[in-house]
Amino acid sequence: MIYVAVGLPVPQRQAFTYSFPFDLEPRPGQRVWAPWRGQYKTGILLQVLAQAPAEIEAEKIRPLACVLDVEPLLSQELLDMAVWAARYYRAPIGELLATALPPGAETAPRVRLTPEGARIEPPILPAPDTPGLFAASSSRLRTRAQRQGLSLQEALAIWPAESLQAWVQKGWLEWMIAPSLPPGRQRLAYRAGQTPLEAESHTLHPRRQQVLQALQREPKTPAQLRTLASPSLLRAMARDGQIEEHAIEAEPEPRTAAAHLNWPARPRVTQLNPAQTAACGAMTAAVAGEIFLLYGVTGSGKTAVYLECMQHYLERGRTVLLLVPEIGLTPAAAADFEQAFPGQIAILHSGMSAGERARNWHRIRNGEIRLVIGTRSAVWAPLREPGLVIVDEEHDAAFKQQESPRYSGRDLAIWRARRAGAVTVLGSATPSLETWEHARLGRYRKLELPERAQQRPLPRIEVVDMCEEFRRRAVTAAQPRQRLPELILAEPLLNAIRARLERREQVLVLINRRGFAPVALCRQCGRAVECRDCSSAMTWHRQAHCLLCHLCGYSAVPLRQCAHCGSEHLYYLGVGSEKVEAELQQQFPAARIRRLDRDSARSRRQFAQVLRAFHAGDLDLLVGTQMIAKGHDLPGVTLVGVVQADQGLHFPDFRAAERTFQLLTQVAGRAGRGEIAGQVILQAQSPGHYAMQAAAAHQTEHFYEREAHFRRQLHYPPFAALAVLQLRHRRQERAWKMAQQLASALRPMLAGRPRRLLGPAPALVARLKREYRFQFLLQCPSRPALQAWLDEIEALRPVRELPTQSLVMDVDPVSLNL
DNA sequence: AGCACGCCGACT
DNA sequence: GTCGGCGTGCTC
Repeated sequence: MIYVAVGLPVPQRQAFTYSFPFDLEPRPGQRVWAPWRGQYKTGILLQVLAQAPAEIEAEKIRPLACVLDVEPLLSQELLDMAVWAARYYRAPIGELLATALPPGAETAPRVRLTPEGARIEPPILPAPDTPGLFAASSSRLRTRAQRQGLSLQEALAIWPAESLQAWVQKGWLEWMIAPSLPPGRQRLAYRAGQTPLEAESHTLHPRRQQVLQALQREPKTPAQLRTLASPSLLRAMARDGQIEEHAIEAEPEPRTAAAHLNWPARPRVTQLNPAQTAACGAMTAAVAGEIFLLYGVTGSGKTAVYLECMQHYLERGRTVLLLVPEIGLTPAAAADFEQAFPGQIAILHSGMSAGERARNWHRIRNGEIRLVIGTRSAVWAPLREPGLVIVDEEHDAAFKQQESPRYSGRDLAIWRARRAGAVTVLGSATPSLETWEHARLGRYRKLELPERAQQRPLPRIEVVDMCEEFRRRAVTAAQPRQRLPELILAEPLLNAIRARLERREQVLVLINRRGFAPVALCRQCGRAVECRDCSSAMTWHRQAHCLLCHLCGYSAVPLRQCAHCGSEHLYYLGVGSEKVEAELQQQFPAARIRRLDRDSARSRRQFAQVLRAFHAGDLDLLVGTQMIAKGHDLPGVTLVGVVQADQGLHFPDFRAAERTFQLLTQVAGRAGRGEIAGQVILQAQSPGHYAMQAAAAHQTEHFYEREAHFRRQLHYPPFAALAVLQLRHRRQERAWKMAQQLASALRPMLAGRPRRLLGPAPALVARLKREYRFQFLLQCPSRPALQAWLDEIEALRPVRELPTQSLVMDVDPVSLNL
């Protein structure tokens, strides 16, 4: 007997074993129909096993009901990546497979009797009076089997699984799931029958002959045939085998991203400067498996290098994958790629319908499309053996999925490229410290673009000390004790904005916090208005007239009185994007100002609309959160201001400085991309912090040296591998108890090994969505060492020691505050 | 995810 | 004395 390991769509880490009772060769990547607790599920055949695993009792193992694909749906490459990722990230294999599969691949299939199958003698369908068949449906069984098809369950009640399997192979039966086409996106159409006998066609009714004539070239829908034949005639002809039902796609051409976002392409830059040419030369002459860090300052023209390099690989018949953090945020770049490779490119983004995604998936798989651009899930695109894999803005935290399955799109891209013998390019102006360290050690080859395109200078950056500004105002205030108005925008920034607006130049103001005021504080009892379900302060959104929890989305009506002490002295404190917008509008009443954050730009389309208006010069000033900082090419912007530039530094996370440095450098990079030199003003309470100083002086390498020093001392990446284990429960004492139990199991594992364990401690957000969270931090000197430890932990058998249901594992966490 | 098994409050 | 709440654990 042959056994197979099957990945099933359940939130479980392991695969399941089934026997394979068919006279077929099992092929990994095929979909299978597996019995599951009295029902069935669609699974993916992962591996053929020589024998059943010893730890599973033989009587538990059941035979598969069916194999649903002749050709495997997933390639061995993607299967291996899913299996690897499931182990590495301790994620459910089914969830990873679901990411790799086209939408609709998991829905229950139906089987249809093909015209050929209907002609077989003796009939493969049992006579209607066969005992055991449901009497009501049996009379129309044949018609149903030919038209809507039978559910797999129904088919299995009629035929043994083996015959079903064999008949599908013979073409007498067919699965109705075209894996690329979820139902509802298909249109019924007819095509000419497979064997319209010449002799027979003469004796046909003239009307039927006309229909056949019309279908000679291509299938047509009943609507298209309406003038020729009624639907009932078409059904009769299908019954007689003269024509066949044939599903066609409802929307044949997926919309392009540019059409989706209504964004025009820029003229393509074909003249590369020497640094760009050198980078491109190295990348096109690379050895299989080589990894590059394309380290190019903001505005240095990385996109032009990508385009050139992509073209090279496409022309050599290879396929290309480009991962970006968020497509919606850079519609201009998406439009550029589409213009450069019209019709050869699939842009995968979350705003796409299931049908569009499924069609794209299939076009990629069958080789029609050889260039894919997408966010982290695009790393699963069914490209054949990519030759070039690019991860743009590789430092971006968006590449790590923050929910199960918690994989890193960037790291899987590197894995996949290595496996396929492809060249990897990691591009960034502010690489992650990990990538920087790999480059320093020579594991990645660093290619530099040290200058902006067209010799444009990097902007001048100045840091305004807000404490100094406060003191100055306090001294000049008429009465020293008088309560000063909130200091949001200081003189240097206000003056600079005024000057730029007068010269009709454009200004960008970053405030990385949405809402009007982030805290509602009671002056009498000192308590903040907290979310009902989380331990987090609620943000006042003035425009939406509500208090909003930014962690779970819970909203409440703003209070007049404190819920705890009844005092009427509720103060709304702190600065958010709405308040900065209001302040700017008050200071510059004539300016055309718009705000861009998750609240003002609800949809991709709205976002693109505002950005486009700004791009076109219909706006003077754009204020917004980090979504305005990333990657945009806005030639009109000469001034960038940042309110509370050091806000992220107070975050208790080992990446706080790195993040702040990256954000500031990125947003500064928006200034001075046109003909006029750029200027950047950072407002900060701690202007002396090295992240601030380094960003201001464009001293990237200095920052990395400094940061690396701390990381090494504190055993943080890239000098260690981390995992966070979090225990969650609705009842605080349950969560704490489980954490204690796990702690007592974890501590003995430290003995004599270079392992470190922090915790259990409450998570930064101790309660989220009604669940209390306690966490551990695991530190190991290397990734393999960490994996070995995680293996030991997962091997803890008595369930009390490892409460799998309440335990969340985050391997290579991007932040310690899950 | 679903679904069964198991200990504590309102009913015949 | 039972019926049923969801809290917990398992599924090849």
